[in-house]
Amino acid sequence: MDTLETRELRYFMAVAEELHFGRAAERLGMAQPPLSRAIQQLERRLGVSLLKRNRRGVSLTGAGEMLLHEGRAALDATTAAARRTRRAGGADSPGGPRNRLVLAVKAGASHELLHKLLDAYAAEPDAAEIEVLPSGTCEQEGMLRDGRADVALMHAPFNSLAGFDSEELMTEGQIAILPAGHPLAAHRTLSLSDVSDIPDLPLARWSRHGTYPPGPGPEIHDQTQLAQLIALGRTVAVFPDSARAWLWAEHTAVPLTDAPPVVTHIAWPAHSRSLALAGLIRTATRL
Amino acid sequence: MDTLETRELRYFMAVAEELHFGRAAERLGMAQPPLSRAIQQLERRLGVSLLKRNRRGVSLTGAGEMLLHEGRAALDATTAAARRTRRAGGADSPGGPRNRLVLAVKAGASHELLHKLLDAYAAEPDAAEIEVLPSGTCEQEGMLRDGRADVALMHAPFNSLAGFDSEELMTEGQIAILPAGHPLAAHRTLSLSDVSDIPDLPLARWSRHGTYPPGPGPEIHDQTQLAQLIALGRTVAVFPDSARAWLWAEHTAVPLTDAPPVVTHIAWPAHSRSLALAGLIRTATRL
DNA sequence: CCCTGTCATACCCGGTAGGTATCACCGAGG
DNA sequence: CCTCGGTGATACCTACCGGGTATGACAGGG
Repeated sequence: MDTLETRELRYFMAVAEELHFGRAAERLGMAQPPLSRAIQQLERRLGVSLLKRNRRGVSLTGAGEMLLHEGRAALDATTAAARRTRRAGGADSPGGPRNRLVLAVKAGASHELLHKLLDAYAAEPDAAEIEVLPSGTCEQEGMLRDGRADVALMHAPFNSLAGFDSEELMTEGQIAILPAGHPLAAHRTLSLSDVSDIPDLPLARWSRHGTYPPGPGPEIHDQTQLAQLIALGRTVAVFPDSARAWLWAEHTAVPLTDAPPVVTHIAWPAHSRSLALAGLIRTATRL
Repeated sequence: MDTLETRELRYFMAVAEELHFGRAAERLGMAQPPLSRAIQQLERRLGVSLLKRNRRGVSLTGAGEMLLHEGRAALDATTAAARRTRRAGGADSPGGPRNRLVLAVKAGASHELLHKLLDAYAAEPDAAEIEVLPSGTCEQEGMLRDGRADVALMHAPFNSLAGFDSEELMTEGQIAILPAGHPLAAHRTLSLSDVSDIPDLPLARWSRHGTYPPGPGPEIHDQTQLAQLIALGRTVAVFPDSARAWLWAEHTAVPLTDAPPVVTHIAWPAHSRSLALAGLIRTATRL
């Protein structure tokens, strides 16, 4: 049959990501032989070869790449189904837990907008409870996809809105955040090229899923770290205007003339049919 | 665990749609008791009640409704993963089957556009093979979602583009298609109200998933049926301009002044990463 | 040439998915 | 009021298969 069980998908994803049966089995908490057998059965059932077993490791075939991408989406959708179902549980028992929405926001971003949104929505009649879930760098997309969140504030062009429904909420320019004493801090405006190649102030490198892009700048995974490094005169950063909310006394913000504008959207899974969500979106677009 | 196996999802969907354990079990090709037990286990594992077992049948709880919607998306995503993986199978073996894209189109719609697109794309260097899959009324969305198709031509506002990436290709007006001898056929233009309430020509009702909306008009599930009924003077229909391509001698087309314009898009799953698809989209937008 | 690291094979065991038989319950009729 | 039909739940059994351990085959590197 063409059924493709969740367990098989999980197994294949582990092998496809590790490209090593032993490590994949360890990650799955099982022994290597049953994993090998499961993958073979999967290949037989699909009638397709997924992995090339070279001596010295494993590599993906074209079909394997396809299953890696499509399977990720499928696994996310199933865990999303489980999470959202659990969250909806008991909401219809009278006096039970209130209908609740999880809103993912990039930690520290759009503080003022978020505040206004929450206040305005709480004032609505029969507003649901909103749980604000601060997310790491650009993690809102994954959170919507795998059901950890029901709705998110996203920032184009940093987040991709592909696959979600969304409404535009706000557009803002970007600023360079410099140490207060730095010569460039005296300028009224700057351009991206001014700040991208300052010898004594290399741009910080943000953690993306635990890895860092190459470059000379310091490694960062937290806004406070970054703020401190700027204050110490070690680096410079580029942020949307609303970042002024958390600047320190030792920081100076200078508008960037040629940085792309940042557009904040409210986004949600395209197939959502929740009344509470509709209310929140309506509130947001009216702000 | 929070794993949620595909099999459990399939079982629950059957029960949730039939609202009857016996019929659901029959549809699944199994006996009723194991199905009952499987649903109970699912409820225990999720820690949520999904179904209200009233005497005389079954009904969904709030959590059940949630799992019905989210589970449909999850099941579609897994079958899409299986289908697309199978289709990609062997594409990397040299001399093996060519890379192939399945393009879903509403049967009979946008004939000229489709023709131009296929011709232009076939002329591209290293074009993939395109399989054209004619779909029923508004079924392209489902076909993209469950992997029967890789890309589709969709027609706003009839198809919803929610959850897909898309590019606009063409905008056209709509026409009323009347029996040639009918008095209204003599007009140069008409408005929607002119054709919506003609006593002797009730608007046809199209099949949506096997059911028909209520109303006086004849029941239709096929364009040829409709064309014949119009030619016989039994009904009238509203179509995009490009429907002129298949008009009969006994038909008269009259432009509608106030009908919403129909926008044809090319649409594809938001997470697609296929080179062949990218080429097709590039060709389409350049037409 | 052996040793190491890799994935595949052989074999065994226990959990569980599925089947059959039956129960418990309620609504509808006579 | 009792019975009968139709619902989902329970009890029990069996067989399959998912998972474990032990081992094999095979290639590279010291």
